[in-house]
Amino acid sequence: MTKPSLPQGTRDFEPETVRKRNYIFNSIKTIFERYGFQPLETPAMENLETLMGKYGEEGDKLIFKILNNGLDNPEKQDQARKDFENILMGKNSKGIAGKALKYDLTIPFARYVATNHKQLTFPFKRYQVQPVWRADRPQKGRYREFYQCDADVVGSESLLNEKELANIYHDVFHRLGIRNYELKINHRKILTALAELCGGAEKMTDIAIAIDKLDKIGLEKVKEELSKKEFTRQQITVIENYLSISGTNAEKLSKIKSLLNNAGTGEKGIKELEYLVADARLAIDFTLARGLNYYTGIIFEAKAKDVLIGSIGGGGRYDDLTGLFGVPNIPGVGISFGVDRIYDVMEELNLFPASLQVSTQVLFFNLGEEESNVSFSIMQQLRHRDIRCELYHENAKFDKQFKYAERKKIPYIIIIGSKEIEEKTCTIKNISTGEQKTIYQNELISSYQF
RNA sequence: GUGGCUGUAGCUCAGUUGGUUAGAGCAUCAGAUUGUGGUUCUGAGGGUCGUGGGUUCGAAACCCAUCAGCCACCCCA
Repeated sequence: MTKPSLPQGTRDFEPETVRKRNYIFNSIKTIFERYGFQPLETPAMENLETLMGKYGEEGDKLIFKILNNGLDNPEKQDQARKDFENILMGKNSKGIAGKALKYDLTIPFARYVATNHKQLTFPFKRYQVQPVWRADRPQKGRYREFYQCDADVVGSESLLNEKELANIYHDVFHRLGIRNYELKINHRKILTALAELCGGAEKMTDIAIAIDKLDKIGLEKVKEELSKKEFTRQQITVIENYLSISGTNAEKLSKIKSLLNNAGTGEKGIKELEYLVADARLAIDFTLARGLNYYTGIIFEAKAKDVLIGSIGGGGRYDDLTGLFGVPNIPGVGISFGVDRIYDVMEELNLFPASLQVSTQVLFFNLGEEESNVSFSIMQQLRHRDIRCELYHENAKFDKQFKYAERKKIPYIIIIGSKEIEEKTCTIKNISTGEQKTIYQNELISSYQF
């Protein structure tokens, strides 16, 4: 019998970790609700064609496909063989796998909006906190199953939405105690305008991918990459000038204006940035690009500053997301929090409150059958007062019972032995200070505060 | 999908050019100690050396395959 193992890139979460993760989830959800977002959940799986082609060529490869049932049916063997041939040729075949695990929350949301848009009240603001799956090779901070926390507003072009989403970032990080972070902002239209200056709008993806790596590989390597993509020396110089723009938000804006020569495409982007950076906590970063190619307007990225970790959140505006599903003209903007990375940041900076790990507040010692019967009925009354209690499961040595309390970080123990039963009292001990006192059982039951 | 490193007790790790019965610390359990824990002392249990095959008189060590983890690339959260 070999030991069972977990599928690659998946994890079990021990109780302590679940509490910490829930603390993050609940904080984020609370803020989302505060801004009027409503919860939505979609199934773990979608029809394969709903997902295929939405994440680019690379993305398609990373979609987890689900094998159809009944492929071994002898009557359908010929068809199954043909379908499988298709797969070997690199084509999709619904006959073998018609469903897939969801890859992110945005496309299923778009599918939901496209199918329900007639019933929805716009602007529709929803948040969604669910696991997603990617058939990627696991690595530091990258898993095959992980949670995304998204909030999107669809059916509104107002920049007020961007302003609100930026404030959601601030509120969430504030609530979690993450003080030293940077909320970076850029605009896809500015990148488009840059691409137009350098060989055409269709070059935008190449430029975006290359400059996104700037802080990772440095300017020289970015230039190398660009020349591999057949940008001319002149074009690379323009991009270099673009990347070297520095200073305050206002300085950056004035420099970008002269660089882009007031070209029409970038103008809207600059205006929108100007509107948003009235909030000085936002930092314009023209090197911010973000991979997902459905973004068309403002893009965001949040980074923790005193921890060596990538982004802890990102998002942006997209025109016409549901157009992919035959419902045009529903624009939207959304943001996402990277829970696993936020977890790592908080762990490293020691930001989780210690109180998270107090589950049971009181442990009743077990001193024998008669004693434990008394303890049990008192314990039930405390439980009904919403105090979390346990009675040790058997009559064991004090040593053992103490150690159980310590390990479970239970702050108080209560001893009720024959002496206490006779006197109708109980002994309460604070495990960390060692203080103890004896009070009447009545008082404990009716009003004692731990 | 491509490349590199690693895998020994519950955990962290030793283990000599391949050589008797594979070790330590922490943890666990028992006792000193069944009405007061954290300290100390004594003792015990715990291993198919990731898995499968191969080389060898002999493999934890060498070779191949496989699985898993870590790291980098591609891409991304």
